[in-house]
Amino acid sequence: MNKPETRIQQRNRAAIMSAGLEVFSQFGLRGSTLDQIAEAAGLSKPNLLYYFRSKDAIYTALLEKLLETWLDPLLKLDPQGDPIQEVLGYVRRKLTMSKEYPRESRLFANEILLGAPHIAEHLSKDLRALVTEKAVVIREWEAAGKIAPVDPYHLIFSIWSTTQHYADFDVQVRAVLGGIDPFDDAMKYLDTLFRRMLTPPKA
Amino acid sequence: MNKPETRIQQRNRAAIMSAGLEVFSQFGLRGSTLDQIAEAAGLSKPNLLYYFRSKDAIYTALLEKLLETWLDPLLKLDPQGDPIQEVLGYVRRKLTMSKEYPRESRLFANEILLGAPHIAEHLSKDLRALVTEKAVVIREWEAAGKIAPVDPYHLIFSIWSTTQHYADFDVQVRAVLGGIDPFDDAMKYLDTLFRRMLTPPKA
DNA sequence: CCTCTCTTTGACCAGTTGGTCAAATCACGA
DNA sequence: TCGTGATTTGACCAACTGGTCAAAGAGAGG
Repeated sequence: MNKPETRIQQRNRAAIMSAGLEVFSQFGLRGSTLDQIAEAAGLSKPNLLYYFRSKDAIYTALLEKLLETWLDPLLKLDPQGDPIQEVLGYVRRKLTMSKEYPRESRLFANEILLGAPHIAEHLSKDLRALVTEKAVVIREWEAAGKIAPVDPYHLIFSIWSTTQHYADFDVQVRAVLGGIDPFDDAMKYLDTLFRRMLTPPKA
Repeated sequence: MNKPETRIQQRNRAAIMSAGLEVFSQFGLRGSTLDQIAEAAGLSKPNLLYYFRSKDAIYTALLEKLLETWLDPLLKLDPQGDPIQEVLGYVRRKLTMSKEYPRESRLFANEILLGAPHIAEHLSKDLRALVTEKAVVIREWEAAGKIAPVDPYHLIFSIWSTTQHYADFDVQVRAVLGGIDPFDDAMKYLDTLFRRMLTPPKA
């Protein structure tokens, strides 16, 4: 039986997760040190290891918590809503997440890029199940003539990639644009992109 | 004055670059060791350092060589060609590169993700100049009514992100699709996506 | 066959890093 | 106030890693 967490445990675990996010998202798993995380968390290194078994444990805990947050916007895609508005709303939510939670996006991207060794299972279970479910919804919308014909899986991939790009490749985007904040224009562009993609041709 | 390279130098430098690509793209800069690269190259560790000053030097050399290859498809965007075909051709070339050179794509992605500390300058010079130049071309196509109104910078970003996604996030894509090769469907999907985006509305 | 340069390597080193541990300190309910 | 379990830490360690170096080993031209 798990004992309930004390207040101190809650506070310190949260501080460690927060510090871990900050550090891991900047330097990756191998590029980050326990000392860095400890300092960011305001704790000593052995103290970190009192709360988490190992560096990997911090990283894995972070990823798993993150995955939920990451799936949430897709989960909210409502089969009952207006199809195009639902998809565009999803795009908007994802882009907003890139803007407001770039560290989370980068941490996740880094993990996938390196082969997702810590969350491979989650991807082929939870993520796959969720996407498959939503793909069915999109296919129904298409069959009902509410949206133009489209491969639902690749539609979702393209939403992920275009929106997350503004978090993961932020330096590149800003280098190209010369420092201008990209998000307003990105929002307009992506809205147009997916609107044109999905609007059914006039009969 | 630089002396010309001997055959042995050419062979070994090439072997090191190749090994470096293999290893760095799998584990990132910090996650890779000289021993790994040495073994992959079939050389001893001190021998590596006879050809390259440091681990960083191998990595940087790799990135710089890579950047050229990476810019090349965009360079080939022909202002004289048919606008929509030119863009779709660019998309096709980029997706093909993701399929055939995933290691290069991942290495590059990893560098950008971690803040591009080794190539920041290249991004804000070479890359920025090239994109700006092509953005002008796209604006002219738009002004001539050859393509629908579109933000040229974000158009390019969306081409990068959607195509590179299939290399960088390969594990995730395959986890979702259950192992089916994604590239054929991706090609069709992206062709449709950008065709619908760019086809001007009938007057 | 000699020699000069290029190439290769075994042995080594110092700094870093993840992780341990015993002892000290703290928090809180009785 | 006291006792007990939770919390914190200084000191330490073994493994790893990037990098050095002196010396040995090839290769090619004379």
